[in-house]
Amino acid sequence: MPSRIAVAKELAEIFKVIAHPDRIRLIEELRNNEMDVGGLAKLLDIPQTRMSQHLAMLRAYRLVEERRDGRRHCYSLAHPELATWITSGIDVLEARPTSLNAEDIHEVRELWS
Amino acid sequence: MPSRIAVAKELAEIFKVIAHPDRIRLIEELRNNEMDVGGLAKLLDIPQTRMSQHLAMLRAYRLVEERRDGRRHCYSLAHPELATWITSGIDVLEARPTSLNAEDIHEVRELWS
DNA sequence: AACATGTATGCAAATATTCGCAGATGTTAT
DNA sequence: ATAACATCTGCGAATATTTGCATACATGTT
Repeated sequence: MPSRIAVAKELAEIFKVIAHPDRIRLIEELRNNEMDVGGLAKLLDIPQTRMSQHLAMLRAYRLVEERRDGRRHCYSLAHPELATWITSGIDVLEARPTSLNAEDIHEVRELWS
Repeated sequence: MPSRIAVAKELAEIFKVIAHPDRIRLIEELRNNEMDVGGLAKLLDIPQTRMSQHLAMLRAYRLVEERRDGRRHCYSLAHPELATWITSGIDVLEARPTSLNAEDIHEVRELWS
């Protein structure tokens, strides 16, 4: 298989893994801190079991790392540049007409940096 | 809705639009040239009707622009930085253990820049 | 040991995406 | 007008993703 096709396929997979609102937020929450599953679930206001599923997926693709502390499982980004790369996608998003208003984008850019 | 959630949702949508091997390759092919539907379809070796569907999606999200020239529809990137941003995702991809080998990644990085 | 706590996993239903095919639309040539 | 060409659209079947729920697992506490 020509390398272009292989790389495009792999990239598409990564994009798919990231392409979920919960997972994007979760990655951004991990930008600076490590956090346990329950904490993340509460932060995003989703059931713990769903958070676990998201984390399992990110773990499978080695985008996050797990550290056990007693009965808590603490997660952190395997490569913090990941969060940076995602936020830089906001620029692409901003360059298009969008349903979001400029203040929202600005506010989040502050929060996620 | 808190702005973080709105932005994450919007970002996830964009990620989803991009998260397809054909669409990633097609965007990279448009990096420097504008091209018509048939040309792109032949390049990626997929049926023209499928290429049309991909392009309709990218068009709906205003990631590409259409210019008509006689009976041909020529497409180009609405924001060429899009291609750059995608390729910079290769760095994330490279930082993880992957099924791809380093030469493939290197070769594509050359091709797509 | 029994129990509580924090996470993970398996499975099925709901939902969304992908893809091929058949037909519609618009353009140029004869 | 008819034909040929380039592309688009609608729709259904195959496939993949998301989600909730029930339950299993591991660790710490009593």
